[in-house]
This record gives sequence, C-alpha cells and structure tokens, in this order.
Amino acid sequence: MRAGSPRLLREINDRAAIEALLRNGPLTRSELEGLIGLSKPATAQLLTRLETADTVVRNGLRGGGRGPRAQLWSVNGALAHIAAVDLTPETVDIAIADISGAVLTEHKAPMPAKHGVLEAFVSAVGKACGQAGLHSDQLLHVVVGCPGAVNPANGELAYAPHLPGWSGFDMPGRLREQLATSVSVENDVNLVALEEMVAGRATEVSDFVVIWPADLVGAAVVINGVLLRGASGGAGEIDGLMIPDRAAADTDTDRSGGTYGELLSNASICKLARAHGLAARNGHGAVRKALAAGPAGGEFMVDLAKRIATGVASVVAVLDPELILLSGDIAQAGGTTLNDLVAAELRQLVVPRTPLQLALVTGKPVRSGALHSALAVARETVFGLPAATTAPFRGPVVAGSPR
Amino acid sequence: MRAGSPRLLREINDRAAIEALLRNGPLTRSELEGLIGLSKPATAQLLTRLETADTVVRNGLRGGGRGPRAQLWSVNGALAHIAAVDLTPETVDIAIADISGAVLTEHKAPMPAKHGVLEAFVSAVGKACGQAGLHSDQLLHVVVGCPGAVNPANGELAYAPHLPGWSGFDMPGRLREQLATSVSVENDVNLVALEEMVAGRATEVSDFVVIWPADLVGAAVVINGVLLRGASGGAGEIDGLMIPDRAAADTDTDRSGGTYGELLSNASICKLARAHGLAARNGHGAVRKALAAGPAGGEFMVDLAKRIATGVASVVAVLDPELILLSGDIAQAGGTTLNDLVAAELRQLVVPRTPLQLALVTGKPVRSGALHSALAVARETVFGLPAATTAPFRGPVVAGSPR
DNA sequence: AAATCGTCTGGAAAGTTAACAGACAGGAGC
DNA sequence: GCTCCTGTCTGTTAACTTTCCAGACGATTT
Repeated sequence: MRAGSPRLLREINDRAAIEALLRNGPLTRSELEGLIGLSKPATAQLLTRLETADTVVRNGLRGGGRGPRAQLWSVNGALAHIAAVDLTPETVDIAIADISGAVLTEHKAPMPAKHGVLEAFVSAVGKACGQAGLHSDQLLHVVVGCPGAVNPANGELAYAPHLPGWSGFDMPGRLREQLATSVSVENDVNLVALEEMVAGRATEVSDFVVIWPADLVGAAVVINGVLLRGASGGAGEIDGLMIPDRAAADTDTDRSGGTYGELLSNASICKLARAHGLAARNGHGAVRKALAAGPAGGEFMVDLAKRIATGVASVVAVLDPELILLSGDIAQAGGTTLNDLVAAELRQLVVPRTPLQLALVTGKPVRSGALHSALAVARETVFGLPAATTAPFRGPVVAGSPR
Repeated sequence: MRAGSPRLLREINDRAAIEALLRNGPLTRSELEGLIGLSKPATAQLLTRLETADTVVRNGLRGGGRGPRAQLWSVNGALAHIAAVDLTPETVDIAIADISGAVLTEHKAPMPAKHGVLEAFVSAVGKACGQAGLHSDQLLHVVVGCPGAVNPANGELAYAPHLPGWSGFDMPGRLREQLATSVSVENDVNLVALEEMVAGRATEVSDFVVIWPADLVGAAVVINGVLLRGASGGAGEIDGLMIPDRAAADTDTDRSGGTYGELLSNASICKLARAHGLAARNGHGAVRKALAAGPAGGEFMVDLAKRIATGVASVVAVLDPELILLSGDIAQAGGTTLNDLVAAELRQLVVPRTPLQLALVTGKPVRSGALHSALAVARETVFGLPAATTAPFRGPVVAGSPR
C-alpha cells in the first residue's frame, strides 16, 4: 500500500465519475454529485475537464422541472470498440459494441467442420467490423467464448473435442496476429456464469457454480464475485471427475471408476433410458421422452438425477457455494422436475442445503457474457477502472492482453 | 465507488504508514518515506500526528551512520490485545499477543473428555490473560482453531465428531458471553493454510488447497489469497465426498459408493494394510510400518496413494489450483515417498499437472494461524486496515474502493 | 414567486519543493 | 595521537500547488 498526493484524489474521483456515468446512463451534473458525493463546483470542474479530454460528451438536455434545462452527460462511446464472439462447432455469432456498452452491429456466420476455421472466423469478424465502419485492428479487445479452456501457459485449447480445428496451436495468439488486436478466449460456461451474475439468477450472490450436464460436462466457478479460471485454465472442468454410478438400474458401467462425463454422455444416458424402457437418440431427447412418459419415465429421471447429483455433491463438498445453477440442454429439457429431483438427491449426499436452480438463460448468454467480459477489459485499459469494481468479475488474463 | 475529499487522502496515507510499520518492524522516518512514498515533511507531520493519537510510539534510536541518530518508530502494541487458541479434543493451547504481533504469554491446559469443556476452556483463557496482566474482556478478539466448521447461520459446530462436548449450541456465541469479548471459531485446517500462506510453502501462490487425509478428512481452500469458508461454513469438508475405491487390493469396500472419509478412516486403512500383510492400529502407524517393510509395504503405499489421489483429483477438477499441500499425521508419516506416489496417481486422473507438496508444518501451525487471523481482525477494527491487505500476500487494494 | 442551473469567490486541507540548522563519522593535517 | 574540516544525514520551517467545499449570485423556467 502506498500513500498518495492530491493528484491521487483526482484519479479516484475521475474514475468514480466515469463509473457512475457508465452504470447509470446519461446523468445531469447534480445527479452525478449525488452518486459520487462531490460538491457542485468540483463536479462541474471535473466534467469540463473530462470533456476537454474527450472522455465525456454532452448528451442532450433534461427539461420538465423548474429552472433551466440541465445538461446531460455520458461517457464518449467512440473512445474504443470491442467485439464479443460466441464460437460453436457450427457457427460464429459476433457483436460489436462501443465502450459505453451500446451494440453497434451483429453478425452470424456458419463455420466449416474442421479445415479453414481460422480463415472463416477472421473473415466473419472482418465483416462484422465492416458493418460497424471499423477495421478489426481498431477493436480494443475481442473476447471469444467457446467450449473448452485455454491453457494460459501455451495458449492451446484443451477440453474441446468438439472443436477439432482449433487445437494444437496458440489459439489467442494466432487470432491476435490475424485480427491485429488483443484477443482473449474464454470458456463458454464461464461466460454464461458471468451473464447470470450480471443479469440472471446470481445477481445477489457472490459464490456460486454453474453446472452444465451434457455430452461434455462443464462447470463455472465464481468465488467472491470473481470467475475462477484455475492455474492451467482448468477450473470447473469436472468432466473427468471420478464418481460412482449410483443409478438403480444396472447399465454395465464400471461402478468402481467411471468419470462424470462418461455417466452423462449421450450414449450413456440413452443406455440408461433403454434400461427403463425408453428409446432416445440423445440426452435431452431421453429427458423429454421421460417427462412425457409418466411414471415409467419417473424412474429414469430419478436415476439420471442420482448421476447428476453425485457430481454436484463433489462440487458442494469442496466449495459449499451459496447457489448452484443448472444449465444446458439436458437441464433445460428436464425443467423444474429434474431440478427438484437433483436437489432431493443432493440433500442426501451432503450436509449443506445448497439451493439448486435452473439458469435463467434468455437470449444469447455466451455472447452477452463475452460482451461484458470485453467491456470490463476495455474499461480497465481505457479508464483504469479495476474490472472487479466495474462489474463483479475479472476479464480474462491472456498473454498480450492489454495492460 | 465514491469520490473523496482531501480528508480521504489522510486516511489512505495514515493506513499506509501503519501497515508499513506493522509489516517492517521499527522504521526511521526516512525509511518510512521510501516505503509509502510521501515526502519528508508530510511523513514527519504524519508521525507526530499518530504519536499524539497514541497510535505510534518512539522505539529507540538508530545510530552507526553519519549524521544524527535517527528516531525509530513503531506501532503502539498496547493499543489492543488478542488471543489465539488451538483447541483439540485433549488440550487447549493459548497465546496472548498485542496488536503489533508480539506474543506476551502462552498457556497450555488439558481438556475434559465431554462435560465441562466450556468451563475448562474459559478458565484456561482466564489464566493466560492473567499471565499477561489482562482480563479476558480486555481482549479485542479471540480466534479459536478447532476441527469442524461453524455454521454461520446458527453458530453450531458441525463436522466435528471428535469434539462431542461442543456441539448443539451456538459455540462462538456462548464463548463470547463467557469471555465478554468478540470470538470467532475457525476450522483448524483453514488456519494451517493461513500459516502456510504467511510463512510456509504457499507464500508465492494465491490459489492453493491444503488436504488433510486423516480419520476425518479435511481441506482448506484458498482462492485469490482469501480463505474460502463457504455459504454454511462447509467449504473443504470433503470427508463426505463420494469416490470409488481404486485400490488394487480388495477390502470389501462398497466400490460403488464409499465416501472419502470412509476410505481413509483408521479402520479402513488398517484393513487395507492387513490385505497387504501389514498389521497396524491406526493410519499413520500403518504407513510407518509400510515404509519400514520394503517392497511388500510398497504395494500398500500405492493402494493408499490411489485412495488419497482420487479425492485430490476431485478437488483439482473443480478448482485447478496452483498448488496442493498434504498435511496431517498420515501425510507426515508417509513423507516424500507417499507424496510422490500420490502425485503420480494424480497425474493419471486429471489433466492439470498440479504440483503436490508436503505442508511445511513447523511449530504450532494451528495456533500461529489463529494468531494471524486474530491480528487481521484486530487491525481491521483498530486501524481500518482491510484484512486482506494486512496479510503479506495480497495485491494492493485500490484506493477509494467502496466503503 | 419559487425552484433550479451554472458560475464565481474565498477558504480549508493536504502534500511538495526548497532551504536551513544541527549532529555525527571519517579523514587530512599537524 | 589530537584537532579540525567536510560530507552526509536528521528534523524543521516556509512558500507554493492541488484539490475540494461552502456560500453567494445571476439566469432560466414553471
């Protein structure tokens, strides 16, 4: 901890004002006073200073009350732009926004199966930038959300068998070269968690976990309002967790050493469904049929809930979070029925009575999360706002990320 | 985030000075200047102000060099006192320290098995206080380290079957009444982790886990340099983790659903030892015999390592920490041999190559950890120092962070 | 007439730079 | 071996800068 001169006060107050303007839209001077706690002259001086520095712009007048119309102020969005990308095996979905958070344009494009993914990606980003009247090197930062996790040591994408074209090289590094701007790659479930924290079910909690039971089980861990990435980017990669199969129906799983992912793979869930007399082609299909099938389906649901809950129990035992959110196809298909079954099983396995809820997935959670993450990085770079304060999460830390 | 007037600067700078004095022992004015970055007159004024407020005291002179002998300053320890207690089923071990961290006195006393634990505890603390010339109500804070975890909702001690006399009531509340001072109860493994972070193997990392394989398996989780307690105080209570028994020797465990604690209980380890032709009465005894027995013992050690590693793997999958420390009787008895076997097994179970080390347990880790914890609380209440900053491992907190 | 906006003036609080007086160790000169 | 000078360090004082606050004033709108 270091001491500071009056100059430090300036910085603190400027940042407080910028943060208030970003968070609460256009404000009059007197509203800003109330929010940051400065006096009238100090606030006026601050605004004119930020205006001459181009940090802040006039944004219309507010009338209606007595007295003269008050000047409205907001942060100059044109200071910097960012891109948020949702990358799946089939498509890229891109949004370009300015630093105020306003989305300028959107663009969606298909992705090739394996070869030429990089080229397709770069051209899609180029097109989106074009629509916004920019070049990709004018972007301050790009956040890409995708399955898997980037190892901070070498930049390689791991845990992502569904994105075969992207493995074996320094993914953020290559993208940075091609786009001529700073890029970070973030796990998609992490971004969903971010979005749940900003605008979903987790706005009121600081420690929670999003669990994504699917063909590749993933989880996002948020501790103290900060996304946990892990030393090698592998936090929340619970697919490989060794857990026993506690399902009542015997499906020939190796009861002494299956992984969580194996027990929740499409193949394995279909097998379990068959053992209960249900035919399905994938996990969420099986869940949907079971829900429709009535009592017979109920037993399958209980067995599935047992499998899901056993993994959730491991997370609860280690972290004891305030809240667990279930997300993904299977959880969505199972709805509150499955959610409640898992909650009941969980209660038998661990002491803490951690509430379990369905994620509040509306719209495009991965892309929105990427947008928030990119904004946090941009605001830290441009305004020196600590990301943890701007939004209750940290931007991704990647080699070559802006300082 | 709020703005601040010059008064805020005073607070920031005072706290910076106090923190520097606490951390770096007695300092001359010019040394303090260098540490906190203030000018000579400002530092001198600051010191005289803190001296008249009794916050800081003169502490001898430093001579030797050219020029006049420089005045040495340090924080006034007599401002407040704290107690640190290591509570086990058999004994209490108490240390009384002042707010500068200097230990004034120590006291150790036996504990009754079940009845009258509260009375014995209070009288031991009273005796320790007496030795230091204090009454217990003059203590600013008391931290008690013990097995188990206190549920923040009702104050009851859970996960602590070895402390039967302490369950079923609001433990910190009752102690607070009896001692007439503020009391907090902390899990013993958590305090070991704190101590490892302050002065052990984990000084350079911010995310690590201490695992305590024993009759009651515990773990402490540190994320971002902060101890994770969990929503109901149960973070790290991995005793109930459901894991498969991967040991090669068959000991009739329920392979489809044992808990981590069952697999590492004294009884279970002895059974495993017997299956390998070793007789022992408890876990660390078995390990010691196995180490002495040569090759035959080696197979037992591998099986034990498999059991330990399976639970460690769950922690790694969820958190991907920078470091895992093994502590407790069994880990100590097994030494680097067991540590390396567990590390090898772990590498086969999870992707991250998390380093595994033995905790650097010297002296009284639980009591020292409790002392650091109590000091952090005292320094926060007396000086307004954020506890996370007091500890030497956190990055600086941004000035003007929300109050 | 009342309330509100924006600006201006004077003053308080905090820190910085610069200069000065005094103290002490070390070496030069005798 | 003794004396005295010099350089360096401590601690204090004074003048100036930066930043914010309280209050007053004119202008504007309902």
